[in-house]
Amino acid sequence: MKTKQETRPSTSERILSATLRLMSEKGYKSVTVKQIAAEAGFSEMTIFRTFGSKKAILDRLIENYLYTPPNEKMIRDRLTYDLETDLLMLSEFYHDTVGATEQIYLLSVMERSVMPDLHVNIHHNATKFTDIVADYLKTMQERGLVVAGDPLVQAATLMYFNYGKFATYTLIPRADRLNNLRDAVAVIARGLAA
Amino acid sequence: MKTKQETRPSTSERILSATLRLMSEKGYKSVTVKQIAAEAGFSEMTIFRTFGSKKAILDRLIENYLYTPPNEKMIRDRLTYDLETDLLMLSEFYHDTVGATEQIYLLSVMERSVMPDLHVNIHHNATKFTDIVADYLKTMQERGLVVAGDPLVQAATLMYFNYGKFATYTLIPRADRLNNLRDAVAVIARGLAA
DNA sequence: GAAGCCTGTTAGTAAGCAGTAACATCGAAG
DNA sequence: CTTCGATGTTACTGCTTACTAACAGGCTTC
Repeated sequence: MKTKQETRPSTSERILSATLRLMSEKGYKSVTVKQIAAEAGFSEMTIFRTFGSKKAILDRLIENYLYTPPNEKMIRDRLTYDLETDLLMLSEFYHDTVGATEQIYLLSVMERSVMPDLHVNIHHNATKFTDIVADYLKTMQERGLVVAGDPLVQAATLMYFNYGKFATYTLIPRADRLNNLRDAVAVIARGLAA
Repeated sequence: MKTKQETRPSTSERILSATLRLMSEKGYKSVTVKQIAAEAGFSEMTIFRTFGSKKAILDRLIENYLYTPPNEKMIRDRLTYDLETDLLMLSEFYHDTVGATEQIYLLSVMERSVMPDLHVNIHHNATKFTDIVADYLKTMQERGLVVAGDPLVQAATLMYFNYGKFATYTLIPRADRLNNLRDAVAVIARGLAA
């Protein structure tokens, strides 16, 4: 009996992931096509045959990222309207989804002057996430479960914390990732509880 | 009567600041010596005569930064042992001092694979700052003014928030800087108060 | 006004890198 | 077995860029 077919990544997929790996570390200019070829396990010529130019690889990477929209509905469905539970769920969701794009994030930071679109897009996603949290907190205020105050500022307090944590473990690989997330979120939840 | 002499920045200072400005935006490799010369208002030759090589400019920049130690004592002296007041003071101090090194921070992020020392050093300073906050919170716990819990996790909650805010306004120039800092810190202080 | 220092100009070298052309090889599918 | 597509090899072009050499001008200081 055959085991399930392992779909080996295609040539272009291997080139793309190799490029992302390298460029998220060193940036666009510092990575040579020769290095990409070595990392992907192909010759230089195959790279040019597949993508035409170095720039085209980067463009494809960004394109792939941009066409992966976030799913807001899934977040709202999971709300329990218990403050601490929800804030933890929201934080975990943030790290799960945003955390899957660490390399793209690094790339967007390093190349932000060359490709501001990507960087702005990522920031925009974060803003949207904060808005969702603010909506939630506004509802909780109306239910008398959260203290008065600008819900956007309250949401930003949580999200700046999460972003700070994300940026830290993304930039410092050996840094704690989600250790103590529950305890930290509990502090913020306590500060927001009515 | 002479007005106070305006000490014009020296040649090397002008080159250094121009280099930092450019490299914090585009990174080391993407900045050419020609661009540095234009930004500093000199010819290319003057750059090489002053520093010898492009790399030497970068080395000097880092050296200058590394020999500017932070002052812990100044922080401790300002403590009032009113939780919210102190957490706000600590946060403002963080933004004032770390904020003065935004460009170096950006450079350290972009060139972290080439010069890990700088990046590690900056992270180390942040860790030290967090330790100071943790010390403070431990004292406050002993005085019965802060809830039980690992002081390091409590301190990290505040500092991740501050770092997230710092990284945001550093990477997104138009983002709010210290707007609403007081309100956000108040949330965290409330979450930590006994 | 002479000496010396700082800076500019011009011309050039050497190296690294993106990208191309032409031909060879190998494996799979018919 | 043959054909074809994907990949490798080699050799090359052209551009950019770090860096140097040699010489000239100008400003300060004595």
